Amino acid sequence: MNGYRTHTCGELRASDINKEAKLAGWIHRKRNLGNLCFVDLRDHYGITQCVFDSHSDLFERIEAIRVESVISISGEVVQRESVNKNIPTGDIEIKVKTLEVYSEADILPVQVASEGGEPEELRLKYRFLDLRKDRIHKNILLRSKVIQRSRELMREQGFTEYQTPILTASSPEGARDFLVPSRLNPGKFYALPQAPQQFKQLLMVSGFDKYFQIAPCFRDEDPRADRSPGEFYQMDMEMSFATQDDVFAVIEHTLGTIFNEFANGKTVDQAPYIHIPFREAMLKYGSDKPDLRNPLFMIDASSLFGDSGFGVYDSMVKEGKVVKAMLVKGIASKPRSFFDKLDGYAKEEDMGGVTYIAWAEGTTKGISRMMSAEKIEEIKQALNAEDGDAILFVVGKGMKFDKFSGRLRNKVGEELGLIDENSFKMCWIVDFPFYEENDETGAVEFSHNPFSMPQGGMDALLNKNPLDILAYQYDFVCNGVELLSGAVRNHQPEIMYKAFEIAGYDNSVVDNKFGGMISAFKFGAPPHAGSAYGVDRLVMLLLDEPIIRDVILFPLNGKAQDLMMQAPNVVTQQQLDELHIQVVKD
RNA sequence: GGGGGCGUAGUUCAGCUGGUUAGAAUACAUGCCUGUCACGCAUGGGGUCGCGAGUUCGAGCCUCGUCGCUCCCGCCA
Repeated sequence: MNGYRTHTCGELRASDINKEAKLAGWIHRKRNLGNLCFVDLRDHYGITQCVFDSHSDLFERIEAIRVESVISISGEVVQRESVNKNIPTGDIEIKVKTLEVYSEADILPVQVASEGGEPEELRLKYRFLDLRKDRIHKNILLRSKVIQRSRELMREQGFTEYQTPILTASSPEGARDFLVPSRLNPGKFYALPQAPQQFKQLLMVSGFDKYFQIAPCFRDEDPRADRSPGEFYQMDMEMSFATQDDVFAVIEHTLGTIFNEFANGKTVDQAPYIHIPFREAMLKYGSDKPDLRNPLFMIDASSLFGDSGFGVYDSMVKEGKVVKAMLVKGIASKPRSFFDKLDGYAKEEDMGGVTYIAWAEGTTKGISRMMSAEKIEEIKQALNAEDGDAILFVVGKGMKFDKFSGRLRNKVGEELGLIDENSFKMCWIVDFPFYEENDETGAVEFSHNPFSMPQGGMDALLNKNPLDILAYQYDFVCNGVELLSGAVRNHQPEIMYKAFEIAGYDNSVVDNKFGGMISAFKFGAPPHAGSAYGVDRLVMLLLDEPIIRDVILFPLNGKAQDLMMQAPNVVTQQQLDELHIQVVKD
């Protein structure tokens, strides 16, 4: 121990009574009783109560210093007259004999000792105060532990961590890049990596086999509550001579272990996790990231309509639209307003409406009025409905309709309190379509990324309808959060050229945009696959934090500004001149 | 780029149908208090009601504009 302290503020116990101790830290709280002053001294490790007596000449000095000042005190560890069971050091206190003041605190713009709801702007401007708060402090520590455990688990499975460049080339697909001007190359720019995607694939071509990296990724897109602007971290991994199942096994071990170790009392789904094909997920859950804590799901009930007697649906089904039916147990006795509210929600979303049949006390309610007894019974059988249940119906077609049905499922699940908040429910979403149709132009476009391998390879590209081709592309979803994305990569230049050709790009475009990688694939590339999970989102999930900024040390605000460091900011004319940059005013 | 919500003391908030001197808690300052642990009690300072215009005898409150924050859609291969 050095001269500042002999113990930390979380360390002393009843067994230390009668010892001399010196502690250093921040004044967390001060309770001045006039002739007796209690100081809660706080450091990274905990809080210890220190007592100043008015007989001491230190009394006036401690009275005068504000909370959050940094001091050290020394004195005898003594038994408390009344113990505090709420803190680990609550059996003892220190009778202060010496006091040193290292740094006096001004009047605080945010209060550290209480968990107040200060505005983001203030919290971010004084982030160093915000980070002193117990909750945020603990969040950051857990984040560190999760990252450390990720590293350990990957290493245990034979993976090696490598560093890939931060200054790299702008990539034409995907998110907007952050650009960095090149001083030595006037008029040219680096880009910060959106992900180490091409580098990790090049590592496979370079023979490194099992790669991982806790990788910073940069994307210049608008933020969300669960999406920090600018930068975020991924646990990025890639492996050679590997299939989709090999990646799943590694991730299920890594993420599965982390969830089990950090679940904090919640129940955790155990691997292997279920696989849900993309199209099934869109039909059943109306989402490619279904929250499986919600027991509700939908089925395609179109075949029950056409001659049902409910004319609107009958004719819409004949036009090729899809009727989705969702069985909800035990809500038949809900008032009319419950169903009307859902219907109103659908109309707000410009999605027609929500209809229902409810079996309540020997009668049926809803659109059953227009149907024969046989039809009503047929529907009841088809969905395994029982008396007291209701079936909700929506009708429509396409991706927008599917997504709406998913929001409806979430809404009903939330309103009825069906979601088990104390569990982690996982699944793999697999078999994403390789291409999709652009809603406006009708053009065929890559639906995820152009680097994944089409299922069926070249044969599928040559012989199948592009919109029917599936990719070896997968997501890992937990509680409705897309935690991970990955793919078996396309390592064959011919298939790459063909895949781009179908999307309307000729070979020169591929050579130009992905020159480094495509040329590498011409010199012996192993089949490879990988994935990456979002570290920030993983920590958010484990901590049940709805705001991503609360799991990041120094986050940017919604306008991608650092209010504490005042970034971004103007630079000198000389700096601009060196970079050959001219700022144009609007 | 589009939509919703919010903006009142350092901070968190209240403020009735538009009505006279805008309140509370906390923080801050001063005083009292020897067993508190969100210590207590008393006193005090602290306000461009985001900003600008309009309606009105009168605006924190209504209208319009504007700025800021925040959430959502777009976007995020």
